Amino acid sequence: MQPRKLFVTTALPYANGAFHIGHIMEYIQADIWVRFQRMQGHEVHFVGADDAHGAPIMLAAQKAGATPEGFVEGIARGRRRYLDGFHIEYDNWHSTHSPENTALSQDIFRRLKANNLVYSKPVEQFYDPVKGMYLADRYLKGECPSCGAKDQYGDACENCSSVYPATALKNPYSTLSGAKPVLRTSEHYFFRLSDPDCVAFLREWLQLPGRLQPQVLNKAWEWLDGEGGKALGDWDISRDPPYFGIRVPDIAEEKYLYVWLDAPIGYLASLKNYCAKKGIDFEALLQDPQLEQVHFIGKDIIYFHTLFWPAMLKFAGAPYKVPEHVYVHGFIGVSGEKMSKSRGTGIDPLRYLDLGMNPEWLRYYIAAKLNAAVEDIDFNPEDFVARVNSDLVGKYVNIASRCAGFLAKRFGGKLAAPHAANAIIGGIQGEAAAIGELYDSREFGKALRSVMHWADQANAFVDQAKPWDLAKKPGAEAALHQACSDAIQMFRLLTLYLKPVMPSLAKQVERFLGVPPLAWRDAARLLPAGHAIGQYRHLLRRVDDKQLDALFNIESVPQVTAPQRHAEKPQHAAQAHSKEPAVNEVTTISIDDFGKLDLRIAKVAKAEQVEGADKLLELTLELGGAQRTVFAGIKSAYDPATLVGKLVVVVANLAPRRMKFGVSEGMILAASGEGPGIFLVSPDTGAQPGMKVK
RNA sequence: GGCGAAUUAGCUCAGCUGGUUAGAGCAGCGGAAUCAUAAUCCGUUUGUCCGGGGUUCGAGUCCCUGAUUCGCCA
Repeated sequence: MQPRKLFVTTALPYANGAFHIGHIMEYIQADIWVRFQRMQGHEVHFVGADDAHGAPIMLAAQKAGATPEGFVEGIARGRRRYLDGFHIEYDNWHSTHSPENTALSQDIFRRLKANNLVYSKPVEQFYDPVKGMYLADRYLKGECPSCGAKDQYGDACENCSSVYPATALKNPYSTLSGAKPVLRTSEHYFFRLSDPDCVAFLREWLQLPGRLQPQVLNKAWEWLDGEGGKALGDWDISRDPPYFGIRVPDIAEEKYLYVWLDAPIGYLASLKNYCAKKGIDFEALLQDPQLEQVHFIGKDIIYFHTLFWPAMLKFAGAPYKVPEHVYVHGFIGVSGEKMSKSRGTGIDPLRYLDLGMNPEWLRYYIAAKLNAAVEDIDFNPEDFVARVNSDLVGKYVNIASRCAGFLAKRFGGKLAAPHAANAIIGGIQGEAAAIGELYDSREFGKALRSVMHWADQANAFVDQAKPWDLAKKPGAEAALHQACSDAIQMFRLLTLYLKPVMPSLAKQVERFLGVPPLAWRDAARLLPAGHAIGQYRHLLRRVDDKQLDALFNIESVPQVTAPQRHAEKPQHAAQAHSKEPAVNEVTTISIDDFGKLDLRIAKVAKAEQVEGADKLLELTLELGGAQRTVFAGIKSAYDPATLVGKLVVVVANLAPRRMKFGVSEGMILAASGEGPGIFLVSPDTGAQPGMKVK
């Protein structure tokens, strides 16, 4: 096979917050792919970096009382723990706030300008006179020009979903200072994305078979082919001070490159920084016709990576090259909910590690759910436990565990010659190409299903051979030796196939088997007669339900600000609106919306203190035949003893929620206000448990 | 509002260009085994393939329509 030369990146995380599970998922996906390619003997340069520039970081730093430089350095220091913790093996981790990135970004800007793809024109924007800066849409709020709803952002109304320019907002105010913004005009630089050459190039670039996933291609095509108002517009690539970024070169005036221009260039900056450390010629590497440039990204940034980025690279010219592939993945949710740090859902990766949970459980689980399509995946706690315990411990590790003892005790750990006609060994070996193909095409779920199918076969083989019977039967020594040795051969092969996903476990197995690091071609070979294996030690623990409960006990998770990408549009959905609307501001819902609520009368059958909880009581509710366990945060206001026998109103169709102390199967209605006190809602006399409230 | 995607067993998901009685893993149920971290093996149940129309000899798969969910755009 022709060895490939790969330059692989993951999307640069915005340096205004810690990693969340979505980042980790992407890194795991890319890391598995990279490890697989390396096992194939290919040359891979795998880099990442922090995306350090932009107004949000400047403001976050101000808020933290730090300089932007100091702020992003602090964030960068925190990265290592996550990457090491989840065995994500970058060759280099760098920052867009670096000399390399400054040089590369300015160079690319100059080249685009020289190619007549950059021009400037005046832009009128809101300016915050108190804060002394221009305001992006996300920092502006006001009344919707069409429906009059208050506190709407500068681009679209969440109430009537109409869209408008920020300048159309009525009574606008700055969310930074509260001041009334004023209109000001300044000169901005634009990238001429609408240039016919540019569009023609993108058409050609996009349609190369295999470059992009079909879903991504369709999306990009839609943007590219838009007509009239949807036509591809030019791209505003400069910002006025104050801004944390890279200076627009060759002009006296202080202007900065828009963060989205220098962010992807950070891929190259990290590579360049890595090349310098390794003594590799950066430009020669980039210009090597064999080099494939591959970007792993999330679906939220397709636009930038399939339009701006290739166009920038193309028209900047050599040594820059256009990407061979942009591989897009979906989002990860938890128990069917979208991830939102601001609401406290989701999984905190650091907490996962701190609880002593095995990072390879997560790697395996995520890999088992990933495919090559742009689909969201869901972290389902029960599913997680079932998959890890059953697949990894029950099936895979068990193979070694049930045979190693016999080999050690009876044969000094030495293997018999592999049985040439063993159909299962041959079968597993025969999968090398197919499983390799699945890894290469990012169909990790399918690859692992195949591995587990063969783990099933291996267990069935052991079951048929019955080493425990052979061990008791005089004269069956050879058969016992053969069976256990063959099972170990199977185990070795399965380990090889799992190695991209579970590198640390594979390393332990390599030590146990006494073999050098497994590479893909080793699937063609077997351990020879007389090969000595080491002492077997437990390779993998089962998932402990208690850890999982603790992982989802969000009460004690410190609130972390939601890291955001500095996308063109603010991600409203992810932002918490902490203020409760006053009664007269509540937006209306339809009778159908109300009908979705299944409110029921319930009788408190049991009420107990929850050990270790400072707010919760555990209630056992009776709903006309059925019983429910509900954890209610009413400890401060009610003595459990007085609750028993009381009638309450319960939301009966609320999705069950896993808490530290158990699963809560609903919630009971209670009123509370600004002051202290919680007041349960209770029905008038005569109501019976199970009755519907409507 | 326009465009697009999704909706398959209790759970997580396969089902390619329409073709035998719709599959896998997990869970469940019944048995067996006891080498192994209660792990394993054998057998087995489960489905208005989102609803409603249509095309076809034949549709989970194509068309129309509705619902729900999710994107993108305006």
